Amino acid sequence: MSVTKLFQANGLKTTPARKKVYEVLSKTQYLLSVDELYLQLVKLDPKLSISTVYRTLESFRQVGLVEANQLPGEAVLYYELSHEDHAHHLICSGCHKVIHLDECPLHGYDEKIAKTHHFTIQHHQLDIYGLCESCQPA
Amino acid sequence: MSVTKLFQANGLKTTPARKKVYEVLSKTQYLLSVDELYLQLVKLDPKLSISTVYRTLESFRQVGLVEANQLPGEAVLYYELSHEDHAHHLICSGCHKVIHLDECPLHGYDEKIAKTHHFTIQHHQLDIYGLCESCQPA
DNA sequence: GTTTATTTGCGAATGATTTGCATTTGCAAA
DNA sequence: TTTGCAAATGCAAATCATTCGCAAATAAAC
Repeated sequence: MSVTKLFQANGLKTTPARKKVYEVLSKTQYLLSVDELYLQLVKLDPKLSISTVYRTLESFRQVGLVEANQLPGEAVLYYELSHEDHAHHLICSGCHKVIHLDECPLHGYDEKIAKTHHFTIQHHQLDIYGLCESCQPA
Repeated sequence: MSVTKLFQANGLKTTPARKKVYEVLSKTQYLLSVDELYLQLVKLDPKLSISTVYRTLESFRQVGLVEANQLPGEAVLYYELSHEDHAHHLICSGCHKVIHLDECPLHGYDEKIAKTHHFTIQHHQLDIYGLCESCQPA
């Protein structure tokens, strides 16, 4: 599906800014902060405004095109294109590379826990932090 | 152990501000934002400054007395007294009540995953979000 | 092409957190 | 008990990421 069709399908107008944001996001398998993303984007379009980046990411997020994550200890949000739902990650503390796990290690164990605590589960979050192969000390 | 001894053991001077922050935190089993915490504290001491609250929480955090958590979709940090290490939580989206799990549902499964991805684990984070009994619709 | 609602750029506003600095205060040593 | 000093505090100003207002630009429907 072309980017234009993808945007149309989500009720978003196709604009140069949105195309570029999507392009950069789809090229990287790392989590990107708005600043890091903006840094890439001004290379493609020096007069792109950072508020447009914020607004674009929020539009994308609203229709489910991107996900926002917080890394522990950091105040800013990190963005990536959405993958299949319910993904868990290995996240490199060094370079913010993300490895997506295709399996949920909980396997419904969360529901068992919830039942014993009279809790209605909405969702859960599991992320594993560490160093990827390239970031490990030699 | 008295609060004074606890502070001493962590290299912190005992001050009225710190005693009050600790007191409020130890009385609540909910996650507290700085604002919520400050609201409680000014009742005990109307001239307590909010910067002192920030600085106190940061001191406590540095020595491991408190933990800071981010809730999904919220920018601010939520604080609680530290419990045994490696705790996972049920967190109520309604009232921010926290139920501590005494068991790690991963059981070393994370290490297996890490090995297959050549990843050195530093830590992992698992939180389950939902509604506690009192916050569930009737 | 014309029209209209949406998007953008810009700069100013916001809100949480941090910082500088003068003052106060724990507390260790005298 | 008093003294000296490093650490802690209050206050206001600074900072930083993010949001907002508004006028100009521009998709895309007609």
